[in-house]
Amino acid sequence: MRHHIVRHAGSSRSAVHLSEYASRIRTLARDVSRATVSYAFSRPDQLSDALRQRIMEVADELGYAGPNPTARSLRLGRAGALGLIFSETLAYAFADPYAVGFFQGLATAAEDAGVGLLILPLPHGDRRSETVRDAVVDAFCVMSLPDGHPALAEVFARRLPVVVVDEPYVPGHPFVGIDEPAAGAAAARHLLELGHRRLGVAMVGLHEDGHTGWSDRARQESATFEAMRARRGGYQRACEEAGLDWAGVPFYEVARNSREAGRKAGHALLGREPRPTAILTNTDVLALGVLDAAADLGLAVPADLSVVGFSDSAAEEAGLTTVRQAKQEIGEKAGRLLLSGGVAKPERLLFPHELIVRSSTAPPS
Amino acid sequence: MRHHIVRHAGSSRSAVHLSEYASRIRTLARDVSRATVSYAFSRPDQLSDALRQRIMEVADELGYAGPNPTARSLRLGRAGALGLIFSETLAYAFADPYAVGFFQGLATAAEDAGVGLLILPLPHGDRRSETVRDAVVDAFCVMSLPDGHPALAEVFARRLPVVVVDEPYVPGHPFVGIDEPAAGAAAARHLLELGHRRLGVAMVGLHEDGHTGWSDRARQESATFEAMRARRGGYQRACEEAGLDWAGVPFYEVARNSREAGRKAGHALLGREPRPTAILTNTDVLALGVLDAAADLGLAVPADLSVVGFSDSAAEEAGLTTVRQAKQEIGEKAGRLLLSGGVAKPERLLFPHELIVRSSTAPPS
DNA sequence: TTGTAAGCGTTATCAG
DNA sequence: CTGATAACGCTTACAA
Repeated sequence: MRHHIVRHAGSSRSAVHLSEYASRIRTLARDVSRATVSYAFSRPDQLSDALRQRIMEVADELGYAGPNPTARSLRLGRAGALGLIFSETLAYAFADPYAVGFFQGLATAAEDAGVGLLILPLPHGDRRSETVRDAVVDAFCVMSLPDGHPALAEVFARRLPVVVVDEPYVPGHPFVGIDEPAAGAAAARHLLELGHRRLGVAMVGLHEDGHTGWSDRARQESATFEAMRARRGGYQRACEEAGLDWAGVPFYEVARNSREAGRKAGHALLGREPRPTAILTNTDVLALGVLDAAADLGLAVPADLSVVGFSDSAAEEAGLTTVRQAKQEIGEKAGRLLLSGGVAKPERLLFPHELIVRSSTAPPS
Repeated sequence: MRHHIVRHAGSSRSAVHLSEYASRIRTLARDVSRATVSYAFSRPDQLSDALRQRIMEVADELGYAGPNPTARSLRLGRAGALGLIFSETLAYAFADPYAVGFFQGLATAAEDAGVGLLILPLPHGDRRSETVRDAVVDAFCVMSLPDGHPALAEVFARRLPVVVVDEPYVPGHPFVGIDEPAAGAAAARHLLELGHRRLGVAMVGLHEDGHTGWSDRARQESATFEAMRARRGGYQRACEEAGLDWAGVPFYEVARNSREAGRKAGHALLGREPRPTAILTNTDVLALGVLDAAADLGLAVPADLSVVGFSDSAAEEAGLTTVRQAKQEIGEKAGRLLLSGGVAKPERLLFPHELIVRSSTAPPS
């Protein structure tokens, strides 16, 4: 139980020759063999205490940092890490409550298995990513990639266990997510059953082109993010089942999942004539922004306007009606699939969703 | 630009012999040499297109996944990853807005450098951590570890570049954080200057013993988390400079940084006779909980009670007065120090803090 | 207990 | 442009 200060002081004698630290196990093996030194570190019970002691002393003296993890990894054939790939900038990912919830679950699984979580940046622009190719990991978890994103091919090329979360579903490969059409429909149906007939929709994450503005049918249906596309399909289906013409539902698309973007969408939608009595959003953050817009306009929620979010990731405080998505469980499950002996039979696991009704929705007045 | 589906289909012919994928570059080197194959992958411009093409074909046919990243790492002497060590459970870390803000900054730096961010779990219980020893990384960022935590020694033992963030400061090693005593004093002074004389304090993250309850002077001063200890010292100094006896300031300590814990602390403090007119907390989340407690008791904020948070990580929405800590910048700086050519001269970098006055503080009435 | 030797899969060097 | 050879640093039968 050496304290770092002590250790630091202890080796300060040779601190002048910083570059001369012994790095090879070989160097320690002066009057013993390489194998013995290896045992001293990795299998202490395979040699006498005295010898081990002596070896450790020499190690300290020479400034040996212990067995090189990379070499060890190579030899042992395991990396001790789980790779996580995400379509967005990492900074963006960490700002998204849903993603963070998912990370929590995944991290829990990694933690339990004693492996690290290697978060891999995916150069967003044109620059080719060597990240996936070079990642020292035992498996990959891919989250929320747009259809045909090159990183997906790169991941599969590594021939390691892979689990895809949320999107895109690749038949024959493990997948964890929710039943998007059903979840979307549940959100829409809730409003329809309350009696709303003038709906508006605000969605983020459909396309990668950074477009913010009205979205026509063609754009909606050609969204490159499968899960969001499917969720929207659920909205539409519920409307049509209720006899509502989807063509009459104003649809606003934003490029970033931020409160500000939600507010902008809210203003656009609420500026329509006739004004919608209810707005569907595909994230809680967006919904919060819509609430801001309503406040700006002096509209009372839910009296004048009903708002539904999605994911239950930032909804509780604001009393937002939303569809709960078991984000933590999804992350944890994905992790366990990857870490507990690999992915046996490719499954398409759909976690349950749940409509949570709070105070942001009510019948139209 | 092969799509994964195509590639998958393409190799399905040999999908029966899953275990027979070629894994060594050697196997591809049938009528060419190993070096040539290596070049085909890592230095495409060093050989004819035709040959490269042929090699790639053979690779595809044999199911060769490309150069083994671990072996590559070993040979090249670089891991392509930055290790991050955090004292808490990962799930807990991701739930903490300050930590997440810091992660964002660090991740941005990692992203720019094209390296991954390896988040290392630190078994919280007794179980020894092999995580640090085995991590395949080029450098370590250590965040918020309690004094003398064994992981710190393990990190230094790796003899890789290390930057410590927030705590504990190790003289002679790079450090990034804020001037805690000054920041704490600024928060307290704000209340004192408003005219408050009956203060209460709620803090989290002082000790690791899970204690929730009143905290006496001895406990306060022996806190094992240096930054929080220093921050508290700032509170005390400001009070004493204002002629307030610190012994008369009720001090409540909680074990978890949650809104619920803050509410509990709030109730404890507000139940005192005479009731404090202002409460200092060392996180925004805690402060939010104190606001909840005030609401429970029907106290108006700031009329009946002033509350100050810390970090400006969850304060804006609630109109909370707080001390802004440049969490993103801190993370980014730590990352850049580690990634841009290592850490030259050990520095102790203190980022500026800033008192942000919002609507949760006012003179006592 | 300890030592020997054969890999793990790559890339750099340096000759052709 | 290609090919042999020597590292990179470690682990682990197997033999002593």
